Amino acid sequence: MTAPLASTTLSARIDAVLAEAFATAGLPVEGARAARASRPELADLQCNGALPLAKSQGQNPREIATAIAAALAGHPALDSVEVAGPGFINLRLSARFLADCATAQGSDPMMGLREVPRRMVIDFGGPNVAKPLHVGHLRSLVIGESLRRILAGLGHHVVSDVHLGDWGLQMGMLVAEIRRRWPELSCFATPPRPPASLPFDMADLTLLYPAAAAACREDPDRMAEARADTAALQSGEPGHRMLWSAMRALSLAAQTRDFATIGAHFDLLLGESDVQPLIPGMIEDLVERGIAIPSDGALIVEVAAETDARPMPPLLLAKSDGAALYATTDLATILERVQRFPDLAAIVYVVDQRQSLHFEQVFRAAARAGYAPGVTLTFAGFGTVNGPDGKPYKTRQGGVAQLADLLDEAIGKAAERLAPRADLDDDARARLARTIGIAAVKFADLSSYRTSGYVFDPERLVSFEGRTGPYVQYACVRIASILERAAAEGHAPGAIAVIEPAERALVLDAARLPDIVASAAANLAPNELADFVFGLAQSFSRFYADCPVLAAPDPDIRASRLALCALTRAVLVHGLDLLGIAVPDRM
RNA sequence: GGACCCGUAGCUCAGCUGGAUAGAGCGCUGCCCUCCGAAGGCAGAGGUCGAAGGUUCGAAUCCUUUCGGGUCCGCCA
Repeated sequence: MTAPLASTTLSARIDAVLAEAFATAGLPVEGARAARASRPELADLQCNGALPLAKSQGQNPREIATAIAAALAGHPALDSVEVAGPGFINLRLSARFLADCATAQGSDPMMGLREVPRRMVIDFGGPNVAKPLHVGHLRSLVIGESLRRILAGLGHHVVSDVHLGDWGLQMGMLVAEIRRRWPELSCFATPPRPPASLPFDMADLTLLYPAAAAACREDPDRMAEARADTAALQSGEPGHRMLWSAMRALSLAAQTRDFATIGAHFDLLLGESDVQPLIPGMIEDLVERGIAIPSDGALIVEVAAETDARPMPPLLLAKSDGAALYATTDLATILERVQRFPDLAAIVYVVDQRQSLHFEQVFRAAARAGYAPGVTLTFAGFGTVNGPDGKPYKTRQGGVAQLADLLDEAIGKAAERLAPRADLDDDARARLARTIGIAAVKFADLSSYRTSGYVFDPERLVSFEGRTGPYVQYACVRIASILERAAAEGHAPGAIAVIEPAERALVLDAARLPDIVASAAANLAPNELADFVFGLAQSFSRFYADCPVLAAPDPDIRASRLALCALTRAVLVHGLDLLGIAVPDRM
């Protein structure tokens, strides 16, 4: 969905060298790409491009590889070129070339990689009014925020929208429940007046919804009442609107606090309610054009295609009583976004995987209606957070686990660990605990692939050792500490020389950042980036153990290693930033 | 009934368009702080990649079948 604008990355430079060699050998250049060597003791990079050419060229793959290797021989970027196994071309990069790349990356971690800018809306978060954020929202918020940063970092004009669930039957249920409990509220009087204050707070409100939903499930009369209130709200009855507006503000305030804690940024705080004015006209348009058709009293849009391998049920646009449904709202939201952003090129939905069929229907309906010409609609579903039983996570009490509680637990655990530290005042300690605790939770969530669900394990989410956010933060902090000491002793970073194996590994690893970011963007998969930062932090830890920096054998090596430290830190900090994870000065 | 996703080490998970000896973390065993921060490093044990076929020079990866788990399927969102 994106195209590179410019790149002077290590891989791009080597690919160009390979392409030239392929051409010299009279071969098509499609396979002229280098990958990380699967056996680092044999090579830095390997090219497998000779193998698939065997058939079309009618030659033994080793012969093809040998021809390519001959064309590569003596290139200044390469120290050695060897053909191995069935036809792998093993490349050892020259120290000079590596130093060049590392130096370039020192001033720009992304090595100039940008993409042709496009306007994108990214839709994530999606909390419902009156429901607190729970652990299920973690994935949407954390993945969505990271994708927002990754896409923006590549130069795209990204707009994030939280898409509140603030419309529909749930709101009617709440109104009905509240009227039963507080009939004296001024919004129920005639004429209705906005309530000066509400008799409930957010904590009460979060209990009202499950109570109302349970009542409606058990009692058809209560359900009928909720439907009537929903209809009244949607038709604009003033008292209903007043109460609705107050509830919405109350829960949005609480949710905004959670967004701030977890570091999710929203450019727009729009919701389902904001597109309701567009719906009557949209339905009229769809009916007039014959796209929406009556079926059993309801209004549907057929979205099945003849080429479908699987059945595609129609999209239900309006119920038999005329009321709109969430598919209607989601379709109208596309219209709204296209109107708001004339240059819109893509909408990315970071939504629960279970809604994939629903969005497929909405996307097809939008295509049939021509509502989003030239706009790529992408469903980036994520898996559910499960309990040990493999089903969506519930607390021991049977309720959902609140996100704020999980974050508090992680922050508390970090604070505990920092408690003995005398060098921090209370305020600094609290801020640091927050930075570390949040990093632990976010990194753990970002580590698994977007679509796979994972088992919710608080122990793992708030762990600080091993493959965790704090481990990567720790690497950054140690580097900062070395650089500080060096500066105090009057030593500055200097020209990079790649000598030791650990130095080579570090430079090769760091240089992958732009490739990883591009891939993470293309696949909408922040876990690739999480994997990368952890691997680079590991490479640094090995370098740190093997190669003394301040106590290096001579001043040139010390200057080079200081530059490598600075480079590594810049790349790690940039990668973590794209994941939405901050780095403290000390920890 | 129909469709989609998943099944990889004791546990939790990676594994990018098929490529050499399938990885990480946790847990377990043993080393390493008079040496730049041990939230660390090194070494080790642990896998018929659910099963069976097929495509291919080559399969955890692609196709078919099968078993097991999860999810969704017009008047909730």
